[in-house]
Amino acid sequence: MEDVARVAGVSHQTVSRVLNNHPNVSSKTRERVEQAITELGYRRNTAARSLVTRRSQTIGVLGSEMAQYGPSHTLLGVQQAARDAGYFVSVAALREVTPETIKDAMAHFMDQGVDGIVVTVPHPGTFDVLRDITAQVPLVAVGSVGDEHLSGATVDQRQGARLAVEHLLELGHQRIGHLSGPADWIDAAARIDGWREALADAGIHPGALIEGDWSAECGYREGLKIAADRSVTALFVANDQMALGVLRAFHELGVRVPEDISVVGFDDQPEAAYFIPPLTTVAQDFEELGQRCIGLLLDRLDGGTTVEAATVMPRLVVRSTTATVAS
Amino acid sequence: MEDVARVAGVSHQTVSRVLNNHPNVSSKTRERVEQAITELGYRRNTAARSLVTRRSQTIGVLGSEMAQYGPSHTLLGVQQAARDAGYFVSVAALREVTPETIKDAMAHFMDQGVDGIVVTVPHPGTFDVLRDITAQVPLVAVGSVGDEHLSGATVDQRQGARLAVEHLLELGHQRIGHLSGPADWIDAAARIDGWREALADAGIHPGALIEGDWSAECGYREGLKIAADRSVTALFVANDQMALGVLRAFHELGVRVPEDISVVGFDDQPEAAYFIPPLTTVAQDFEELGQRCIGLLLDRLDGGTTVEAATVMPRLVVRSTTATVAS
DNA sequence: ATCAAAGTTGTGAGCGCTAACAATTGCATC
DNA sequence: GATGCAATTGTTAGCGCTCACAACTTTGAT
Repeated sequence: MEDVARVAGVSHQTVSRVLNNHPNVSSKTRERVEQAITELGYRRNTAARSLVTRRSQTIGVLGSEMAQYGPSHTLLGVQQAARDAGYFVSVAALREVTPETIKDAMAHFMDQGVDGIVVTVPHPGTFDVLRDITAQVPLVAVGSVGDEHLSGATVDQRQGARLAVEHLLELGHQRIGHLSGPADWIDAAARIDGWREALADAGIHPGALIEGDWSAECGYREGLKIAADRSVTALFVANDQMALGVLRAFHELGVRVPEDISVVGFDDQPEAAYFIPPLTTVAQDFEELGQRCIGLLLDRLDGGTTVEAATVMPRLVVRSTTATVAS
Repeated sequence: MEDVARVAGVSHQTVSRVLNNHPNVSSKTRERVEQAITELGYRRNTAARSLVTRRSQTIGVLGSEMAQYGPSHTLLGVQQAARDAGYFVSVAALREVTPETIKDAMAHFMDQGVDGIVVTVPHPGTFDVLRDITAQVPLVAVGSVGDEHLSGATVDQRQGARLAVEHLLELGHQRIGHLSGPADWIDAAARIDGWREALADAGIHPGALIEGDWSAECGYREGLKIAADRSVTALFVANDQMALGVLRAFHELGVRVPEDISVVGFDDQPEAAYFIPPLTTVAQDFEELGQRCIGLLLDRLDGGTTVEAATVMPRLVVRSTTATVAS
């Protein structure tokens, strides 16, 4: 910086002012400094800057199950929004979710001195751990909408589930089962709630609730059972991967989709349109989710202290796995 | 740090020594200092440390198409290995791959002062841009094996393709087509090479080469054509998603898999086992890939200057989409 | 007891930057 | 030309840490 100052014939402080867009720099000087900067290929030292400003310009993103469709896309959205806002993005992926691993990752971020943290760990227990942290550093948790102490953004999973179930109801289905995600996932729980609610609103008794684990393998296994007992005419499956397994099981046992049983998935992965048959499912906008998270976090970084929530609306994508119930 | 020193009754320098595991600290003092640290909940300031050591303890990871199965898993592997090695991981995901966006992201990392960079951008043009950077900061590129100037780790895609094709050859297939990825992806090119080589080694004329775009949609579209002309008895598809589309197309047009045409995919996504029928495919170990990348990078950070390469071997997973050729 | 060598601890400087304040300049006004 | 005020630029200190070196303490061989 001293070098730049010398070349431009000004003091280092003036260079600093140019770099930080301070108003009171004459345009001639500013120009000269900028030229010197490009000439020397000067790059401001982040460490020194952080040391004095006490800001690292870094946002930590904590996630689990990052290989899954939802979490990985949320990360992508968050990353993009953060970088657009001029922040660096530090990532920690959890192999295993326990209070300890979460605390470790948080310590990791605190060591790094991140300005804020976004958490995408869709297990309810997470939030208890996070409440302590949020006092120390601004924090936004995906899925924490409704929590009194945590800011958060969520796709309205409950509404998504309602969309799916209402679609089936409109088609005349009365016995609508649900193959859910693990009940200790927030998203899974919300989808179960939505399914129950929609049925309750229609005055219809819910069909079987089967707890799955998100995997295609589990969808297949449970699909075989459902195909055998035929207790439902429609199945709402909590994600597309399980739906894939279900479709395969139905196919093997000669259950026709949608003629015999209708199936609705959740996520709208790109592949869903190429399942056999193409899957009716619920789409979520992860990019928007990421933007919302960063938006909330930036509010906090600007000094906001209120707990805020943002909700992103999902939408139903109708393809070929749903049809009017057979009479 | 001064506070800790006071509580422990030593100088700040001794605290620093304890923190950095310097050998010449008596165990009594060390203990006292450590106690003071936990007592005060002291956390060393990374910015100040970086300022003097000129190390940020941060590795930048640049990736594109991060939503794809391969890239996202590579990121996961890299992230894990880096964090295990005590580094922070800064991520930049490219929406669009051009020399400019790559340079932008590199500038982003340089601004941040990362100690090293891992690049997962599977387009050959990338490497030309990177060669300039690698002089400034240690850099490892996934897929750059064979490049004179860049260190890199790769899954041996060519070998993976050979595995697939040789499997088909053993089953007696003679007309083996290939639905590839976009030719400007390194991985796609390597798989094409492997396919060609294996056939050449067997003295067999290659079947049709169709360039795809990795998507299930494209697999479907091309699958319809292949089903119509029946010019091949086996199809090697460059990833599982396209294979999914192919399977659906074949299904629709009544082409039986594997009886009429055998299909082999690539990636071994978890869902592949639940396609209809379960897909024979080639598995890659992304975790190991990530570890290798970080390994190479750490070598560089320790002062190594030689261009090194690491290769991870893929393996064939045989399921139900391949069978002996119909006579 | 004496000395050198090794082990242990303390002192001062400085990494590159920004904040606060001080100094200078330009310009309109009296 | 003197005065005041704003706009612009420069000076100094210090953020929290590690490095180099100085100083002190212990140990063990003479």
